[in-house]
Amino acid sequence: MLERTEWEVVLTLAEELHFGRTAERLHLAPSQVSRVVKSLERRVGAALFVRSSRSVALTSIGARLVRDLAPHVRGIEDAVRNAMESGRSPRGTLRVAFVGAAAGQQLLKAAALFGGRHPGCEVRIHEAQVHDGVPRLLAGEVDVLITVLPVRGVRVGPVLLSEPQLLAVPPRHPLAGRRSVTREVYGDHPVVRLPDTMPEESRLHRVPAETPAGRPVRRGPQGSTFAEILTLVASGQGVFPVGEHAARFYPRPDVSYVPVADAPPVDWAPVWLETNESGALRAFVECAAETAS
Amino acid sequence: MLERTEWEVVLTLAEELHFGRTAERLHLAPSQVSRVVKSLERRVGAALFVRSSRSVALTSIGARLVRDLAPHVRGIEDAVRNAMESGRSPRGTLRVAFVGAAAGQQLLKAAALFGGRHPGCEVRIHEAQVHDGVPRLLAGEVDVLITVLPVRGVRVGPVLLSEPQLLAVPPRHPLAGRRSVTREVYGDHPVVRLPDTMPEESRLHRVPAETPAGRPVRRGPQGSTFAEILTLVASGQGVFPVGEHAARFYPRPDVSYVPVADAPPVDWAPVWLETNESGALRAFVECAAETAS
DNA sequence: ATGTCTTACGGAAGACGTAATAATA
DNA sequence: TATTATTACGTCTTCCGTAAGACAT
Repeated sequence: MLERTEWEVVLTLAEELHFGRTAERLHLAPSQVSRVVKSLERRVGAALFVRSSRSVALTSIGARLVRDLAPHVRGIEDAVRNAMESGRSPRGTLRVAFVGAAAGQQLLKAAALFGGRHPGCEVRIHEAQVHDGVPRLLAGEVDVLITVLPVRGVRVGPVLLSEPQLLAVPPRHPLAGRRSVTREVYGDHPVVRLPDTMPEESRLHRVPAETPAGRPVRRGPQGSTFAEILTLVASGQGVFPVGEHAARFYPRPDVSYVPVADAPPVDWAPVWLETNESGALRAFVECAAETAS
Repeated sequence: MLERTEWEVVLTLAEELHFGRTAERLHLAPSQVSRVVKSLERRVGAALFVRSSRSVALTSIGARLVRDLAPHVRGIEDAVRNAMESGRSPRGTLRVAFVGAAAGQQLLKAAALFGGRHPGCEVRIHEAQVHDGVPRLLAGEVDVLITVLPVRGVRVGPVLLSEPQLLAVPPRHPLAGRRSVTREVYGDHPVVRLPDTMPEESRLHRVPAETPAGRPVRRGPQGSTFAEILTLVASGQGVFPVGEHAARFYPRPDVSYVPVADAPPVDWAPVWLETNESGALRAFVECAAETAS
């Protein structure tokens, strides 16, 4: 409808009322200004400026057009400028959630570094539970989630913490005295199930459907928060593989931990939706990576 | 800042979420849509859309940009559309003034024709006096003025009425009995002066500074309305050259009219400021020309 | 295998500057 | 005569369609 050059020329010429100065301000040759104005006038079907070699004046139609155009042009410029700032520099507020105490500690360090580095951007911290971390991310309630990998359908940042797996068992459980176990024991003892609001891939990574030998894993009761899972373990309803930090962050007299020799490490990383990427988000992930190393 | 194609593509793609359909709606090839989006994203410094070959989605930054952009783009389109309509088709209200009864009659006929032809446009009629017709036009109080030529610095429409000059004199004046007079008599009898708010050129056209023989014209008192001028004539303070119609429109027992043989005809025409030209104005002048012929 | 976005390439349209011209005071 | 807007002309950018490629379902 209206080319960029056209409104630039019209608005500038309406201010300057002089083709030469208008051209200068727009880094154009005066002839170009003349052509652009004339072409627009032909398209509009009315003169916007009355000009002789000695004077330039707005017509009433031109004046009206300028009056109507100016605020909207400013509005567009603001919108683009705003998008540019959101994309580049950290601004506004960033909502970050974590699942579990270890992630919380990582997050606090990252937030401290970020806060010092980008005072113009507020970080709002939320604690999520095992069952609602990913759903809240997908729902757009939070921008970044620090959680256990793998997570599908999201962008994944660098691993902040990688720890060996321990099996949580009741203190008097047959496995409690062992130096270490293998995942083969999942065929003999029921394993507490993760909430099914978690993606299946994530759950299977922690607790496979079959033991290494091919026997089916025995399914225990389902828990939806970490505390709930530990309580189920303590009450003898199942065992559950956790990251090493749990032994330090959740020391309970009614739960013992035994290394799982053949389980992959538990990796913690920030994840986010590609659609929510922004300058602030990128900067935060960078801070998290720095504090982790 | 933002090219026309860019916002067209961004807004359309945000609606369609499909490059092919977007291209179709904008009469472009899909490749062009892709290039435009990518180029804008590079300039903004952030992704506006997340896309695979199977799906297209707005990022939060893109969504914000679209939300901020849309109303202003509509505003610009409206502004241009409005200017186009003002330039082409008669719209809104047109303020027309006339000086003198003959012009008034012409105007009424023109307004009637115009009103029937362009019902969407209102014509507001004003009566102006000899002294304030042109000033009111210049001040922007009226859009068109039907008055006596010549008028400088304005656009002049076709002559609607051309009539011989008569000299208004008191009935008992030495010239009152003559078959006709020449402008030479202006050297012998004071001539009522037109108001000096009228452009000098206009006044000199009616009453030159010198007689044909080169004698100075005798300056009588100044009148600012036509009725005032006739009253000055009637009271014997001067003579005054008028158009032929005055004998019919202003018949007074105390004023007689004698043809002025060597005076140019009095021409009546619509005049207007070039800065106020519009579709309505052009249409009105056309109607006036038609009713005159 | 199909539908869809992206990249490479080449041609054509149009934007632009220079210089000459016209118009005004 | 000096200043300024406009037109003519040639160049060069960049816009854009075609076709091939990449990718996901």
